[in-house]
Amino acid sequence: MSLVMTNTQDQSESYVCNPNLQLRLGTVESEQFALAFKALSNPIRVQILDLISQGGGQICGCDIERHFDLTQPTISHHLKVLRDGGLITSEPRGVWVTHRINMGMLTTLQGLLMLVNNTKS
Amino acid sequence: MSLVMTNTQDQSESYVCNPNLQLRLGTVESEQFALAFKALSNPIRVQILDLISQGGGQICGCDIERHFDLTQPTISHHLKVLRDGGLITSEPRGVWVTHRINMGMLTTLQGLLMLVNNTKS
DNA sequence: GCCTTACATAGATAAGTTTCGATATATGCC
DNA sequence: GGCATATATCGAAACTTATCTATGTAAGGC
Repeated sequence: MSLVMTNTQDQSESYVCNPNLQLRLGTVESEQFALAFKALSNPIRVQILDLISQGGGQICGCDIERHFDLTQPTISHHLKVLRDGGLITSEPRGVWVTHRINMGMLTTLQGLLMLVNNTKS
Repeated sequence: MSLVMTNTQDQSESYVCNPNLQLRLGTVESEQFALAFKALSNPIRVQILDLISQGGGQICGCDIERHFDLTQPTISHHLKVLRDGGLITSEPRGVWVTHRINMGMLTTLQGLLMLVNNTKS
């Protein structure tokens, strides 16, 4: 890439270094990605997701609380953020609620990272 | 998984549904992941990353600003968040600053997603 | 040296996040 | 029905984030 202006025809309007860029992700799409990544934007939630992924697909809240120095409402909040971000699903099972990884969402996020990592040089 | 208590020896101390879970990610490690995901936790930044990935590895700020209805300082702030999260690098080139994807970080994030997506059923 | 352009920084404000203690809900056991 | 346990919700405090306007900095062209 050169940093010289490439679309000389349009010089009076605005400088453009690289006029070929297009937004490939729409507003709604990028908002959904952002919501999912927001769920992963906290170290506790990253660790919670790691625990859930080890639980044979399912673990209950008390299994999570043991590992952190946080109160039960705080863990409950983090689980809700993960749920709202689409990263896990939760299902009542009597007194407990079991949580499992939403593999489809994880695969979707991997797809986005691969898209932006596919840098042409 | 059964929700019946599995470590009956330890019943008086605390209920444990799934006693085999271990935190595989340390505090420092999960904080670094969280910082990188935080950089992706905003729809504008997801779109900026998409643009940068199309720029042949390098584009300048003016190429980004054109696509959004935001002021220059706001775009500058978002680029800094992406830089601090390790997702892009930025290099002065005369009057411009070029930005490029940090492929190593993207690969690392893909690795974490694969780890937690590798759910045993 | 001076002007223009690209980018960064500072300071303000409005909105969102994290965490807590207190309380509500709902399930299962006696 | 009454109690214990697991989880959710509420409301508040402290902190962080997104955005703006105004201003600073630094490079290149004349």
